[in-house]
Amino acid sequence: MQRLSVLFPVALGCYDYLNDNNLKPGTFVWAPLGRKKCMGVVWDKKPDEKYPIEKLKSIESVCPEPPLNTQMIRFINWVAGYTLTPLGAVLKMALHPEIGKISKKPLIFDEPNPHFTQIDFSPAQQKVVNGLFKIQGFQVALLDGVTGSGKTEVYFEKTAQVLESGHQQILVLLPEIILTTAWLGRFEKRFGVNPALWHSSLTPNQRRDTWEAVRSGTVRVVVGARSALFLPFHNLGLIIVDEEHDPSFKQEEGVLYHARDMAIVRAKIANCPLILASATPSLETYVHTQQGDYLHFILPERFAGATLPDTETVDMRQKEKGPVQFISKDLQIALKDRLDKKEQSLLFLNRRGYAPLMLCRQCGHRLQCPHCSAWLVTHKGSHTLQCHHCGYTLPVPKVCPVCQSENLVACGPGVERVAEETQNLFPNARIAQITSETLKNPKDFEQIIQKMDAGEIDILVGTQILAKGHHFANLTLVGVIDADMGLSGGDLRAGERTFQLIQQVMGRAGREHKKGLAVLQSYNPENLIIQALQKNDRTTFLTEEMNARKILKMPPFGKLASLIISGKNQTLTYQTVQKIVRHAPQKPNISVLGPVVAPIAKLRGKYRYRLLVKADKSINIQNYLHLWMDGAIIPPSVDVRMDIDPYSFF
DNA sequence: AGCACGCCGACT
DNA sequence: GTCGGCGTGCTC
Repeated sequence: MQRLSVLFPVALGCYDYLNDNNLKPGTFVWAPLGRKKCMGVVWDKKPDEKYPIEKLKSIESVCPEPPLNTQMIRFINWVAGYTLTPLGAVLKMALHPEIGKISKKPLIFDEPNPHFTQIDFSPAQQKVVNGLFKIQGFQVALLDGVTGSGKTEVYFEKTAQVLESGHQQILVLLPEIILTTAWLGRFEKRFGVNPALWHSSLTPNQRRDTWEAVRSGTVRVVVGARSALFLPFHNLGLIIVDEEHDPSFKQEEGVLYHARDMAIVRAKIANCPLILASATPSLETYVHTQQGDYLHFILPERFAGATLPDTETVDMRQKEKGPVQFISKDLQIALKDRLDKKEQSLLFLNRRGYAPLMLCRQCGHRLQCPHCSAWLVTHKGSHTLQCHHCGYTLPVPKVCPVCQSENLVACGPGVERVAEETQNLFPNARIAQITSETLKNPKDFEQIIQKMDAGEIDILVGTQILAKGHHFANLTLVGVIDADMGLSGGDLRAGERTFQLIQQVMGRAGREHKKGLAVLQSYNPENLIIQALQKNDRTTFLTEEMNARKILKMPPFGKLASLIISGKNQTLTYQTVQKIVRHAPQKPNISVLGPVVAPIAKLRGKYRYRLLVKADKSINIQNYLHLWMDGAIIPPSVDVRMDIDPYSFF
């Protein structure tokens, strides 16, 4: 009898089993686990010979499925180790629930044709294409070009090269799969067929068939959200991470990982090139290009002679007289001008709903979520108050729940309110709203695109979902309602995120021959970020931000890990936090900051505290956290989450 | 993650 | 008296 290590797709580590003969790592097996029989994978881990043999159970049967390949096993091991997640939780992301079941009517995946169309590139674009062609084996390249410079078509050429050269597969990661309709259109135009898709709303059948086809190698190109990184590629030859700066690549639930960073590891294991594409590269990526770790390809111009929009900043401090208006006189003039010229405008505000706070004028009561420390947001469309953190919803009350007065007022702007104000200012304008609620599936977005293209919408009002959007030929004005909004809060990446987001939104204006204008409304126009946006000066912004982080030894010049300690019992949770802090090992070049009450002190009924571990770049922060947590006694009702390279600080 | 065990309050 | 809520502990 042989001892074997088996890993199951549940949040556990490996367990050892007995079997008549040895099985190679990656083999799928059925084995008893607790009171159930589960499918697991033989893992490349030495069994624990000290574990008493009489306690071992036997492997029930060997599954006929082709085994998981060595690259996948290495990748899963790496991700689990880096993110401090149980191995089985990572394996779960790499499998699908239908594994082992046979498809009755498998999907047919079309073979993309690298010669389907020939594209005429500008000399600058051709130079980048040639540069990408030369990359063989593992190498990271940043494809850095302003919005509308043709990045997609350029990396399609590299895709074509890999398609042509044999049986290698290509993975393209996109941040928001709901907005990929336009991207898919471009792919089809270039390669004649649609690529395979991978995202969370696939049906079980689509999921199984796509997974199987990726494993067998019949699928050549997969486009997906971050989870596509865990597909069992047979022969991965190229990874592309489009919009690499996008914060949604960071998974904030379950296994906390950054898809862009994990893609780099995946490419390294597969020994294939990785292209990071962005008009507003992340500071991490930019620093790597400065240090010479990554190749840096620049596409400096908008395609077909289109130019970047002019920018105008409106100082909102001067405009506070009279009744509250969220759209300044300057922006109103610009909007009227576009309406007269039959051109389209976009108003951007990164806040859903009508108003972020409902207040009683009589007694001062603020309507708050019973489960979270957050105000309830008024939604006029659905006549509800909603908590944007936990989803708690109630009908808009007629009277104050405390003093029963009818003096309830909605404070501050949301997209709905901006749309309302715009409609009042321009009664004849045709206005549409876009938020994550109004865009439930790709069809909704297609409809908006069609209406925009047909000229049936004059003004589009929406949240950040617009930033990644689409090429609207007749859109020539972008108004940013509250350019400072993302800057408050003292978050490490607040400045970077705001710069990227607003730069992306501004890039929606004037994508063809008509000149665009961006109007930034700000209460803080002296701010460096607003200034950099105004002057379209990315280099100054990146240099300043880089220097600031260098001095503070913040990422990418230092390492961060965040600990969120939460529990329903506030006293017990806080006692646990204090105990954890007291047991923090003292090490040179590592500091533990906190504890502090988390910015959202209560979330879904749980009280939350935060610790921040800041370490020198040379430190293995995972080892430190292991050392720390291995000795910690944490009550089961208190949850400790470790977030390596945190992006969200609430 | 499941699942069972066991302790406590609520209800027929 | 039994039902079921959820806090706790275990899975080779």
